[in-house]
Amino acid sequence: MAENEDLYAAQSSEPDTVTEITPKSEDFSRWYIDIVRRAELGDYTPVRGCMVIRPYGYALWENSRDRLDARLKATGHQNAYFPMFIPESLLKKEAEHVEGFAPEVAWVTHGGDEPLEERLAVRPTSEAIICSLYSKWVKSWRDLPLLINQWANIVRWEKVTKFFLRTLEFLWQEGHTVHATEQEAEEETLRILEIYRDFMESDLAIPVITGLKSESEKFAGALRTYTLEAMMGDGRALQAGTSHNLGQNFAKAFNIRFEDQDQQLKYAWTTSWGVTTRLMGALIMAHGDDKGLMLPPKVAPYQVVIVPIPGKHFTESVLPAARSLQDMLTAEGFRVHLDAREEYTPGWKYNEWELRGVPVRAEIGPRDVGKGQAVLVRRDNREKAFVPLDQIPDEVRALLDSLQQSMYDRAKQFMGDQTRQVSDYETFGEIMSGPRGFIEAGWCGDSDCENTIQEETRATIRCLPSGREAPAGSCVRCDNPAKHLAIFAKAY
RNA sequence: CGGGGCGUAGCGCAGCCCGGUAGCGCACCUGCUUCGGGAGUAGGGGGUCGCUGGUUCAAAUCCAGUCGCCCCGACCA
Repeated sequence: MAENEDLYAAQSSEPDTVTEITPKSEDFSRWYIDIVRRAELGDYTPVRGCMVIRPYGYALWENSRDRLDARLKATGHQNAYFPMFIPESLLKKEAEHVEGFAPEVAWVTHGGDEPLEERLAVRPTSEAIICSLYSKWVKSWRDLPLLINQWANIVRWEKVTKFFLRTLEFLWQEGHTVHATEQEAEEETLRILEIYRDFMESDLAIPVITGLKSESEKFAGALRTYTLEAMMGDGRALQAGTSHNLGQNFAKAFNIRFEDQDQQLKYAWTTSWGVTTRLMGALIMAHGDDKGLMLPPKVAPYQVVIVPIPGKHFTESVLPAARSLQDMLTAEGFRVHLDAREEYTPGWKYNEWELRGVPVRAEIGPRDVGKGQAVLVRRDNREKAFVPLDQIPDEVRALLDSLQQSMYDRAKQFMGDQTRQVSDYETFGEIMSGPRGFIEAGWCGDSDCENTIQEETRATIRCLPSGREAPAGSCVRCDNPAKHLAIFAKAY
């Protein structure tokens, strides 16, 4: 092995700098934008606030989407597609709902040159259009539960935008379900929350805190909103998904009624829930480093990139060996890319694919061909391993598993390190103006107190975490007793 | 939407103050030599200076407006 290390130009002792990317520590926001563009995840467009998701970024979204979609189908949900236009009168049926979304609705007022009799909202979310149809489809208790999901685009006229995190148009899934009882609706809301949590942690390797939103943060028109909060590399919180128990609010507004087994006509209970392309931003900000992206193996567009090393007998021996390695790994079910471009040097390719976050790199050169082996290098710590060809699939599998786990562990450790228990308001303020992160503190439950904290510290209540008791003593800001344990943070 | 900053080649920037032939680095194209951690060399291509209007013999440069992007807020997935 020592011989190998000498022969194969050891791991670089150079600092991990990529000239095209601003260091994370220097300017986190710039670092983020640099990665999105340089890794070709997305780009600006001629349309304000609207991004293009480029093929590499879209592949990442597709892989994520497919894995979540499988979980939703496995729990009895079916996909459908509803119109993107919502007549104004329909949107106005649920008062809180329209009030919450009105400021950011895009309106269609003309068809060609003809003014419309009633203007159409471009959906900012689909409760209104979907519930209007559910009122036709739900007649009997036998029709319930109704479990439908749609993958769609959404438009919200945001004032300030940021790649993936907040764009005028974005992609998401939105589930809309109807149930016979309050309990069944609550069970569904929590079932989805758990599906999201498992998806975030198992697939995206991003640990989350789940819990209830405060009244002021809950979805417009909901009874209650559950959320998943993740921590980004700069100590700010990102709402990664929400699951709403809508109670009977929408059923009453849209007249979704069914005749129950006791022959009584009853209003149904509904839920809605969604996650968006924002999660691609979360992947960048939770895992990336100064070398660029670091993608969890389960959703990475390429799990393995093969870099053949040119030499004297490149086309006769090394390239065929690289192709054969590609075929072998593809046959084993891995997502593999062979970078056989001759205009770039191996060193350039190493940096390039690290920037793009590929979990495992396989190098194969003249010396490897002679020895019947390849060099495997993992993205996170760049450890090299010299592996005989017949053991490569097993070794790749092990590396991907290990990487998936260690990425989660690292993010979990970071979130833990950046979470602080605070009981006095002065310390609260110092943390929020300094290192940020999550603060666990007692809260009296009063929204005025919540608003004051936000005005004074910029921190909001991200959630009231599930299964956690209120701490003894008073609210972190006022003298009233703490009713809840709350997670505070500055949020995206 | 309020405060601040920035728009010049694909990216990063200089030139602007003091108006007069649009430049640099990287990237890109071609040849040759290279290739195990961002190769060397010799050639080469690419920009009506965000947009609109004004001042002027003459505008990247001065003036006005407008659009976009970034940061800090308000709002939000």
